[in-house]
Amino acid sequence: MDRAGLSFDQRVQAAVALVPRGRLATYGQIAELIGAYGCARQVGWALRRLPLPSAVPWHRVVNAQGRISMSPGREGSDWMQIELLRAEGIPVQADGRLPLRRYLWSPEFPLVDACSISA
DNA sequence: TAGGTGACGGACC
DNA sequence: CGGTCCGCCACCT
Repeated sequence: MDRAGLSFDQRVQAAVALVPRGRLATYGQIAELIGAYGCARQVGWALRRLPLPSAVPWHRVVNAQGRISMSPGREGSDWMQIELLRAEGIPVQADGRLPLRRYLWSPEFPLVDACSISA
């Protein structure tokens, strides 16, 4: 639990929810976004715990190599991920590879907030 | 408690 | 581009 009372899983879900339809994010990117730099692996575990189907766009999270993380342990959710991404217009090859550079999402932070002190 | 296993990532060859 | 190694850390024996 963090100061806002959110568990690690909840923070991951909140971050993933920010990824727009038709765009992609990496596990490491989500980790960094929630202040857990270097904890990409745990992000994977958090998504593994996600009950499906889910309103959280978990399918938009792929690995930094630009491929769907395929694994028997996912019991088919990896293949489901390929279908969901294709449905959003992202070309995914049969082996899980995809053009990450073209669809990678970049979180937008306000350059100046309303309370900043200006000179 | 120690050791193996990942929905990872980056360095190297 | 592909294959290996290693650091990482939560889970599960």
